[in-house]
Amino acid sequence: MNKVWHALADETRRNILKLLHYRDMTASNIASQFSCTQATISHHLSVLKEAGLVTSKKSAQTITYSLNTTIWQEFCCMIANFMDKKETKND
Amino acid sequence: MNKVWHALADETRRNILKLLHYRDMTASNIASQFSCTQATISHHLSVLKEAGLVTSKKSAQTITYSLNTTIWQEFCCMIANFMDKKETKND
DNA sequence: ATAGTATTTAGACAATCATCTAAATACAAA
DNA sequence: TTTGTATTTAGATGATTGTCTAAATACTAT
Repeated sequence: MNKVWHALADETRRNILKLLHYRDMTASNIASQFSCTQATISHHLSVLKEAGLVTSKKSAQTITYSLNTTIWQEFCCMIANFMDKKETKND
Repeated sequence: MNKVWHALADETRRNILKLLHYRDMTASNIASQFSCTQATISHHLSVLKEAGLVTSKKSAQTITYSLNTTIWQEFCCMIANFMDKKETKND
């Protein structure tokens, strides 16, 4: 969960996740919603992917990103129980 | 909530919060649970305090830190609704 | 092949961060 | 006042981060 916490610490990355909650989007489509360069968004997407929060699927020229709802749910559960368990490697 | 997200991104700070959930603790008492210096813990405590996640109370020589359960609850609620609202300045 | 589109990677840079040691502050007790 | 304890602050350092530009990769279409 350390990578998830780190990925979520950045506001741009949190906003990317919110976009992906509504619908899957291509990298350039995501980038168009922000004021930074496509290279920067590409980097943010790789951080999110490393953390398992998004998945990607290549088709022809475009790469489509999706929210990994499973990991997000796991994070939410972990938060909900955060104070009520002994610390584990997952938190 | 930006400061809260940032404060929680660090594992040591998350572990401090877990300790404080069980009971209030003095700075040196907290520091004794970790392998870094007291100065480092003092810095982490100031970050947590800046984010509103802990409060402190001075009495004689010692400073006692407590978990601010209100802010923690707010964070939990925000997480629970994270995907279900338009983005706000609180997220 | 050549040109164009979509995306990532490489390399650089300034800013921020976690951590340390050493010094400063605040208070209590002798 | 001097000594000791609790804690923070100052200043430094190396690591990490977010961002950029420019180049590379991958694929399509002409």
